[in-house]
Amino acid sequence: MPNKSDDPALFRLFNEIGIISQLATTMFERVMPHDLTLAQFSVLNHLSKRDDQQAPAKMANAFQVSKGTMTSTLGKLEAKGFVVITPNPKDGRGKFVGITATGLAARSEAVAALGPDLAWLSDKTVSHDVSGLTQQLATIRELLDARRDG
Amino acid sequence: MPNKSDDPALFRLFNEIGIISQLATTMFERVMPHDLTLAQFSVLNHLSKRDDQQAPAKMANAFQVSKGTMTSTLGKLEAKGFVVITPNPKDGRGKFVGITATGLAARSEAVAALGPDLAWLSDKTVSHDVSGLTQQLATIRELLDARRDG
DNA sequence: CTATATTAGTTTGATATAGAACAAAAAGGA
DNA sequence: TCCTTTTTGTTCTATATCAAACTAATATAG
Repeated sequence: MPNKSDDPALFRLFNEIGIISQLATTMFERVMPHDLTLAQFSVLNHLSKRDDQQAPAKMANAFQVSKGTMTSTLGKLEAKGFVVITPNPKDGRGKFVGITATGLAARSEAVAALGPDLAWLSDKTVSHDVSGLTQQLATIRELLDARRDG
Repeated sequence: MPNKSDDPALFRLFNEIGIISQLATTMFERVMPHDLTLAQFSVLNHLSKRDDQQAPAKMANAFQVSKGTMTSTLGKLEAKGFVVITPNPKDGRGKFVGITATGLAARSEAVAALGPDLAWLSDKTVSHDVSGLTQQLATIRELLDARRDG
């Protein structure tokens, strides 16, 4: 006899989130140019929105991946010529990552390639409050993030 | 000059979903007994809620993983004695997966182990409409699922 | 100042997963 | 009936990721 604590609503929430994450990754990577993975595209997209260069550690934290994973992702992007990695002159440990013109172009191509999927989704979710949904999820993400650190 | 299609709200939505998926998986697996992965627990949890036995292909579809992945996950659970896999007598291709008493117990242990994390989250998200949120996500998941097949 | 602790990034080893190729069985059409 | 297509499950290969060990540089405490 399942009681109230069995299979709580939060299970279902995380289950949906996991499945959507999987489906979205597959959908995105299917159309990505330059063999970009979602992780690589996310980094490019992130960099394209900022003027200042970013430290790898900061980005690893922003995307919630390990430092090793970020090293790997940045290495792939550097090999493709989409980012440039330079030492931090003020801190011998640190580095800075900057996006190149080629990287910006690749990011634009990727956004264009995603266009049809996003347009389709946008059409289907027109009745949804996507911003509100995102905001709620962001709050939950911050909670999980804080608990992980604490 | 970013236009309307640049960095749409849907990017941010999927970004949040991906990060939460990652954080939740880590949080869950940190406390899981019997070295259960989230995938393994999800399968156990799924089976614990049904009386009828499930076909691997059906479960792969339900969880949106490849058939190969489901073969692997079920193999791990079978090795731990948490499920039993039998041939489908009516269809030489098919199999059936059933949960064992040990599997049910392990699933209960896992739920108990998740208790503190879930209680904490439940407390923090009391102001959120978790069911509503889940429902919205389920709708989006169904859309993605349908597009993938179609 | 010196010793210890923390932080940034890399490397290594393990693993979960996808995707494709495969074999076996069933279904469907002629 | 026979041939083609579809479905089920497994195997194999590649890869993205994590966790932990490691190095180097910086910060902090005494």
